[in-house]
Amino acid sequence: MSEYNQKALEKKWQKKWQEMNIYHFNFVKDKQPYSIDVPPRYASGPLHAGHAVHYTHIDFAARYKRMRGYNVFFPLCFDVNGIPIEERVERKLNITRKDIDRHEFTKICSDFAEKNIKTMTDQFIRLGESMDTTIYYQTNAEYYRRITQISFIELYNKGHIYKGKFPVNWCPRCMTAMADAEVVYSDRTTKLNTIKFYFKDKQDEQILKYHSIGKDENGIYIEIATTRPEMLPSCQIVAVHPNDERTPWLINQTVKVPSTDKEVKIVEDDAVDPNFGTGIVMICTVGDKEDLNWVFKYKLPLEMSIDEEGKMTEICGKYKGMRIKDARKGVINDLKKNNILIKQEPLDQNVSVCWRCKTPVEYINAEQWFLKTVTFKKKVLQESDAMNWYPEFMKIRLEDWVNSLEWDWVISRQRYFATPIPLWECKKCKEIVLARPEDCYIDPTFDKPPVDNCPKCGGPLKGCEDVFDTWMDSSISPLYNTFWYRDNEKFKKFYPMSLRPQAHDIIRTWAFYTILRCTLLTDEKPFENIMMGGFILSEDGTPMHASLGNVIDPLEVIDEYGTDAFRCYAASCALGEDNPFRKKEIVRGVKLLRKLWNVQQFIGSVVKGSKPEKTGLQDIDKWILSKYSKLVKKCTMKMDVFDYSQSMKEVEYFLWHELADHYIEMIKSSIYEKKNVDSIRYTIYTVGLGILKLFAPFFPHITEEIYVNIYKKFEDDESIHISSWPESLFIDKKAEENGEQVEYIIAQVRNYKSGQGIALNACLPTTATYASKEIISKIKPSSSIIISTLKYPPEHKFIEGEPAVEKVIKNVSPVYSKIGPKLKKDGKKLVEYINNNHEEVIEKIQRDEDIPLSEFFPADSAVPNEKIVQDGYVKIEKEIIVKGKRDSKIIPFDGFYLEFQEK
RNA sequence: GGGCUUAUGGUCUAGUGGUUAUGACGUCGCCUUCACACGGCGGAGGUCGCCGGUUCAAAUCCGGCUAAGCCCA
Repeated sequence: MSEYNQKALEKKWQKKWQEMNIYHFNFVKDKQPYSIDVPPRYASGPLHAGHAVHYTHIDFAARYKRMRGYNVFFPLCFDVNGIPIEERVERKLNITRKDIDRHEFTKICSDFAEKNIKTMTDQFIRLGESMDTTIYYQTNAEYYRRITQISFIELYNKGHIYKGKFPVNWCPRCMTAMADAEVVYSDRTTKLNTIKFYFKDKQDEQILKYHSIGKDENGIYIEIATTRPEMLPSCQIVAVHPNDERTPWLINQTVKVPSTDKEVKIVEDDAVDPNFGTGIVMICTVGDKEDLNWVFKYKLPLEMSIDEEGKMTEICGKYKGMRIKDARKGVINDLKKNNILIKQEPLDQNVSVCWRCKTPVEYINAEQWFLKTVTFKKKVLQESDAMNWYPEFMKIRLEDWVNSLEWDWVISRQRYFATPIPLWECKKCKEIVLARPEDCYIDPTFDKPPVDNCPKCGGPLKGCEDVFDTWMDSSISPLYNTFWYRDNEKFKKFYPMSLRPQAHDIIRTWAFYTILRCTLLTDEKPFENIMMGGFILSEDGTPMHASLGNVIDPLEVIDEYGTDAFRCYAASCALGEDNPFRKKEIVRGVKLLRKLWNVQQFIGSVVKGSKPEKTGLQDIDKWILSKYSKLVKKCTMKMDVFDYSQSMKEVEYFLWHELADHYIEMIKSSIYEKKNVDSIRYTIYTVGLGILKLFAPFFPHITEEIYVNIYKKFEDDESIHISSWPESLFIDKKAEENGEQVEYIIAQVRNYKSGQGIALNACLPTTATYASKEIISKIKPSSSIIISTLKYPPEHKFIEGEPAVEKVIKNVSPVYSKIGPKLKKDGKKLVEYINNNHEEVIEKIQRDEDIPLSEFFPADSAVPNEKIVQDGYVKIEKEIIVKGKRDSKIIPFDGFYLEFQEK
């Protein structure tokens, strides 16, 4: 009997599997491929428990499909480009990227990432993930960036790329345009300044009766509340809510912007919050996203008051060149001096900030490269509709996002550590010279253009210094994985991919951009199925964030409880839902694994020697095999729709409460007494190996160890992970019913013994079982099982019929599930009658007088011609009064009686 | 502010119209039994987030509200 030494065996198998090479994807094999578009893990740091759960879910899919006979494509991959890595490096070295040489800086970034990649690769091994390390990629490698660049060139040639000036999110500290995804929101307290805007024209004094309209020696003014007084020079328009009582007076009037005396109109607009500030707002180009909406709506000129360095522009007059904060102070001072500032009050505000440095984001009008997205909304929706989404509601999120799109995608970044945009620009005439695909990978800040001079004007060419948004790399992963542009034969065979697994927070980035770009380049959807993992929260239910200090290290959990136990937690997480990390689930895992181990040890002791052959089966063997067959069907269905939590739950229940608690208890004595051993050996071998396989995707280590110790010598497969998924054998309804009856009788008597303080393996001196003909016919074939399991004397008899006892009706209750559908509204009458005339009804039935339904309803009502007892409208509970024979004691159970001989 | 999701004994969780709501952890009681005491048997513990509606019947369907998560504004 071997002990379950979890940690040692997990280590052993992690090493062995690498040597055995069983997870290898075979490019030449004819076997049907199942390709997984694994999320390339971002290389900014090690995995936390949330990542670990996601990759474990993907591993479940890979292992399951492998056992279903697919040639599984499950690459190891990493996403390496981009801002967060630059940011970590800058912080670590306490520099900005502009302090050192561009190429030196990217080298440091790459080294930093490599270290993380090494750490994570080890983590994947320790998590038991079955990736094929020979199909590896990382997005910063030249072989990968090359494909990113070529995909850009193709999209450019198709006319989907353009350069434009556009207000973009801009971080003045990082000096880069930002995708919306890079903008986060932060609460802070700022000051709300109330400022006078004087009317241009003379006003009727009546207007003064309204709030926030005032008069001083300079005339009549409106009061405007703003948090951004430094943006006054870019004020374009003033707005008030249509339902505001002041609106009729104000609309179409002209007011003068303080300090610049610029004249602006007042308009009415629904988007104004009448309860905020004074209810009158100034609209600037461009203070925030709402301003931007107004800019489009009213076609306002894009006069910017802030430049890319976060300094004030030309239009700000004397404030030009000042930093935002200084300019704000200056403006406030001037306003105070001129008696234009009415008041300042503190305001809690939710401002958009750069996600890495937390500097408030500004809008600036910058030259950027764009990929058209708005044009292709319909196409993306069509393709996403052609895929299977698990769970399906996640598709709605994508659809809502796509439908709300108003801008194209800014794909350029003013950063270093990313894929260079492969083009040159003429310094004179701005003509664009694209790189040739055959020259990619290429770095235009370093490499020569395909022509020496501008083909249009002969001017000098300058390499593009911008790089791509990181999503430009990761959103072609299906193209890279299927050899797009590199090997057309493979591409045809493997595109689209079978499965995209990902988390739901990046639907509008990774999922959307991938569908968009792959569809534009291939005219076909990138994958058949998309599986959305939820979020793993920390144990207190808050999201896991390094900054909150609540990150759970999966390796610590594994060190304490083992990998398979961690994977048990992963399997317990329902797909698409947010799950808090639960240590209890890990403890449950430990117990489950131990139970599995112990049950299998028992099975091993029964089957050792020779491979059990199929022989004539006893009823209880058919019973457990039939239940097992149902289990296999159920699990297969659940696994097919990525419902791992349900599948594991099903196997767990079967193992623990059907196989261990009942079947094994029933057969033990037969085994010890060497009765019917052949059919038991066959049954327990089949079921034991079958559930081991059902567990294999979840618990790869323990199942492999058990497989090798107990089953491998009789099976062909080298590893359980390349063996075939079990199949349902037969479903025998009658055997199940019989088996259940036996199980029920045994369970009741075991409970009785337990309740009487009788040890379960102690003899129970009962001479006979009395039961109905039906029950006796069900249990008779298993009589020796019952006798030996419950330790009855061997001469125990099974007798049809009832012993001399008396039954008294204790309770009569309505059966709603019968009454409701049959009688609908009238059902209430019957229920009320039964409840109100309880004693009377009981008495009647006790006298064997069934009551026809018609008795409760008027003669002309259309109730069925049925009786309440006979036709099941009421449930009768009976109590047994023991008359007893003189020399024996009768003990009633549910459905049968046991007779004990009195001494 | 909008979209999507979630809310069930102390904790976690199953449950897509049928009234006695599943299981686990914990807790309490009993039992050394030859795979497992890290086990078995049993008990206590829930007005299924709140309010309203549909229905003979609602944890379940619909509407509103509250709280949490993700994404967006």
